[in-house]
Amino acid sequence: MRNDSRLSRMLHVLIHMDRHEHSATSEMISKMLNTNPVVVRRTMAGLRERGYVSSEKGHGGGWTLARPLSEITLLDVYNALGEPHLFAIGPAGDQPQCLVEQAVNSALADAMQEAEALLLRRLGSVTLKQIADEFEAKLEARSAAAYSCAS
Amino acid sequence: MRNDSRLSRMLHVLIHMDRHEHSATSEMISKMLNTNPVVVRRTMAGLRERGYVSSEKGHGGGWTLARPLSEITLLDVYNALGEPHLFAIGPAGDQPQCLVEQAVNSALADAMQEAEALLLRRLGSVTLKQIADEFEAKLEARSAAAYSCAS
DNA sequence: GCCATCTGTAACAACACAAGTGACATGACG
DNA sequence: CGTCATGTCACTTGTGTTGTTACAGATGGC
Repeated sequence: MRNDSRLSRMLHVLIHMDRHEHSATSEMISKMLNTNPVVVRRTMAGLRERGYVSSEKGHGGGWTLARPLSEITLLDVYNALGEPHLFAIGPAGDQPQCLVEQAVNSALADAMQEAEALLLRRLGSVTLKQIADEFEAKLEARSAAAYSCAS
Repeated sequence: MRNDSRLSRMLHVLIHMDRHEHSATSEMISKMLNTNPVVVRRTMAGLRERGYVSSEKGHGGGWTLARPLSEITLLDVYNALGEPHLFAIGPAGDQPQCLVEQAVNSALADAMQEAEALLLRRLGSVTLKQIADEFEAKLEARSAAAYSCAS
């Protein structure tokens, strides 16, 4: 579990959902992601709350896209996940009153904030549709019956 | 232990070492960082291997700066620590053959690489001396404020 | 030589957090 | 009502930093 892969996984799922146009159960999605249905429901809860997907219980239920991919950016998904920590490094809070530590953390925070801003700006500028289109291009390039995951 | 604070801690220590000009034992440093001497030795081992600090055993031993702060950048310290993972998020490797996952991860990796490059460039452009100078400025500003308050 | 001091490491527990898993209540069809 | 699916809780697992204890090795003073 080296990295938090929720963002990547959700992007993956959303694009697949768009391709199927049918509702997908947590179980189908979990096989798509090679994981567990509970993990899927847990992770997608945030997307539901933001209105990017909707879920229905009972017979024939499951998950459906509630918006076109062109209206969802990577940043939207990231935010829907609760804005998880981007960085693995961070400031030390061992001696909050030490001016040296403050100066160090300030310099570090500056650099990290710049990088974070760049990353979030980048995520906000890419829609899921763009990635889906890129995928289509790849698919044709391979000119294959190459599989798209579990489908 | 939310974040990896080794970089921040090492910057903190190095600046203090420069101000003291004497060798500091792991115990002194550990109190500086509000931690344990073993943690200090473990973390500073990388800095020693790169020649930024040197350590001496036995009586009167301890750690000393082996280079002026002006010749050490934040990036140097980061590298000396073994280039720990910068990001907490990352791609999912659940279905390496899935073209959708590949497209998603590629888009994500692009954005992250840009942010990483920016951050490392930023770290490489700042020397420890600059932070130390900033600290000195803060120190003076504070004592000035203290005087004005007292008056 | 002997002893106090300090580094260098190994070994292991603590802790945080994503991820995996089982159990079960709830709601929606047919 | 029975089945299928979500919603959620509680618990375990895996991984990496951090904290801690224990001990071997080197150094300098007596």
